[in-house]
Amino acid sequence: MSSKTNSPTIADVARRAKVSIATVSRVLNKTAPVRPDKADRVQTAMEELQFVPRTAARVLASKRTNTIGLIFPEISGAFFSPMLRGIEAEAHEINHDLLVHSMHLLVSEKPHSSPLGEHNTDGLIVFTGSLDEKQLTRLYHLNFPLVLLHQTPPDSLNIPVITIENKDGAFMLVSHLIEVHGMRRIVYLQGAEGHEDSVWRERGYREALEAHDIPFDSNLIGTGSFDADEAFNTIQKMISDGVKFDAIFAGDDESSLGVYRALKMAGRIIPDDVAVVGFDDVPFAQHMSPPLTTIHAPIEDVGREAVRQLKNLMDGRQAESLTLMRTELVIRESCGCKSSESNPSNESLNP
Amino acid sequence: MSSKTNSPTIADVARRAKVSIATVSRVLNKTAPVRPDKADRVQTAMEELQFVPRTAARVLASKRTNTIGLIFPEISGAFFSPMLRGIEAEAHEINHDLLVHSMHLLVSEKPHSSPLGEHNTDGLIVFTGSLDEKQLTRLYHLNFPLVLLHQTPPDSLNIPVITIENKDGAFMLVSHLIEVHGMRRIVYLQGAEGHEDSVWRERGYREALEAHDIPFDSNLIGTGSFDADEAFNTIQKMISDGVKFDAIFAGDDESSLGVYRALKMAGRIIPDDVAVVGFDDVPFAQHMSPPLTTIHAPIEDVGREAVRQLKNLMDGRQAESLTLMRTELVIRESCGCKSSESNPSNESLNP
DNA sequence: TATACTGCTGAAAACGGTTTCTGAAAGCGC
DNA sequence: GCGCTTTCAGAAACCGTTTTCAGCAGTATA
Repeated sequence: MSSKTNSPTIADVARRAKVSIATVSRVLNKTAPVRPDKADRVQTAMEELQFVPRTAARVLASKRTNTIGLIFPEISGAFFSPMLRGIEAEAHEINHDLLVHSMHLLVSEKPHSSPLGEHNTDGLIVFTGSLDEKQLTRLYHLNFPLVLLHQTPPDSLNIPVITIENKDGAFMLVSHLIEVHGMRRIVYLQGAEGHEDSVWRERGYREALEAHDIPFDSNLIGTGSFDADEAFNTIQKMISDGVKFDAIFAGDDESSLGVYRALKMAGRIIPDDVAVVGFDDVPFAQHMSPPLTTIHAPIEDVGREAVRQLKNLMDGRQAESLTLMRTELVIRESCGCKSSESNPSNESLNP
Repeated sequence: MSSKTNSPTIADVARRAKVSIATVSRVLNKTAPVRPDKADRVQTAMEELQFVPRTAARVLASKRTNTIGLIFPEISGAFFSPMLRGIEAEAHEINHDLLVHSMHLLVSEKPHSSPLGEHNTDGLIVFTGSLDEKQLTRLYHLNFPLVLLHQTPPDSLNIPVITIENKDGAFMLVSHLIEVHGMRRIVYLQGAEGHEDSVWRERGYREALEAHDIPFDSNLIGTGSFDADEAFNTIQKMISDGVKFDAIFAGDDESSLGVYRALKMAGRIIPDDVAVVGFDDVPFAQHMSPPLTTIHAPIEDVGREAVRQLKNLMDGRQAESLTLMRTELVIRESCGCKSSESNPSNESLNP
């Protein structure tokens, strides 16, 4: 219905500039030298006609889509937005479009082929759990550029992974609680079953205990599922079960919301009675009361780095098989420190 | 470099099934009847070869991209994620891909043509302020399917708009403060200059005052910019300026974070000394302390509806020129009510 | 028995670019 | 002035589909 039918083509430009279509294509892509006067004629012809090359024709002929595909299990969470921002920004810089697809918690619908792949993208960024092993394997063996986010690849497929320093971050955080605040009974709230980030954070937690000669106590491990309500319930139960603790590492910031609520409801003061720390440093963390001590996860950078590594692959170069983005301790008040942030709008993050 | 070069084409399928490529195309698209036995042969041939049609070739030949473009001014804010989720889900349902692009606040770079348009999408969803009037006009006159989000179109371009009932919501909210809690001096924190949502919310605020015979007092209007820090500063200044108020309508939930902090810092108890209400009902609102009374904005539905209207246009049908999504009052405790939410995970939202 | 449909099918023409290949013109050394 | 290389330009092939068009076998109609 739209006027697509009569919009100008490369042939129109060629005619008007009195050159061949090959020449137009050349000035369009700077793929070969063209004498200045002709190039000018072509340029003005393109402008006068408001010529915009048809992407499809280009892709068909060149076999390059200039498009990056992004697959998420579902579009939600505090993670999503900054990560997409990073990916989009970096993709933009290398002149690639972004095709976004979510699996909608998948399972159902014909599971065989994902709508994103060799035929409509030059490479794929895959977030944890959006593609099953079979699909990954297929694409991998096709030698198709692939990057994984927050997920180690199955078996021995050498697919690059970008994630954050979960273990180091957790180690810093828990060590801070121990060394600076003298905490010894620290609760850890796990993420959902098998959640990789959570596994590594727990490892950091354990190593921090060990490094300070504090015995591990499984009674202090609970389930937070990186979800406020879940965390709320868990802490409430721990309290009513009479579990003794002097600090809580909530697993992530989201959970810490539930932790705060449960503690307040039980009349325990943060941080005087119980210290609380999160992980991720989402935007609202600094606005909680008390402001949340947490680990800053450079989520946007993860997105950018993913595109960079993917570009390596797309250009036929080698990619880093594992990229761990540095995390950073952000001390606020929920651990018992006095806030180091004098002016809230003047964060010390992203230095 | 990948094996794109040797992946099967429709011709391979045709050869193997001993039919013409036209027939293969027909069973692929169900565009004309094909005798069952041949259809079967084609089907199995496709499966055996793992045939996936090239999108580009399809688009080129059919002039349909099956792709929806989405333009945002920038990828951030609590809005983004749910809105994208809605758009993606609905696009998925009508079998369309989603090309996402952000404008990066920039101005610079050749402002003439956006990377999304007639040539690579069938329709565009445009979020507030991502496209200037010139571009909108151009696309509109091309008769290109276009839908605007949270932004009324320039002049008399009849472009469909999807947004939420800002005025009604604000009216409900402020009326609640007045009628139930007897508030009379209610602060309103405006969004950024010219922000449409904010303009309508303020209108609702004023109408509510008027409906209850409360005179408008410009001293009670401040700037929040829908930003926590900005709101924090504004409220702090109001307090030190000695402005008297008994309630604050923060403009949105984000700002209410700053409001909470400023009040707590000043030793004012919420809601005993000052009632606070937000707008949007973002996820963290229910976890604030006290839980925030706010207006639930059906952001995801806005996204879905945008796709629906866009589909109308793409199918050559008429679209609703203005769609206002219903907002809903969510009473928690920051207004002075006792929470109606017994179980936090059992929300009364989205009934 | 011719005649007109009906239901399927295949050949071939788009679609709008990129890329290869070939040739003309220009530059260069002698 | 003569070969040789280099630079630039155009013709034509090609990318992989959809879609048009004409035809062919049956079957129903007259």
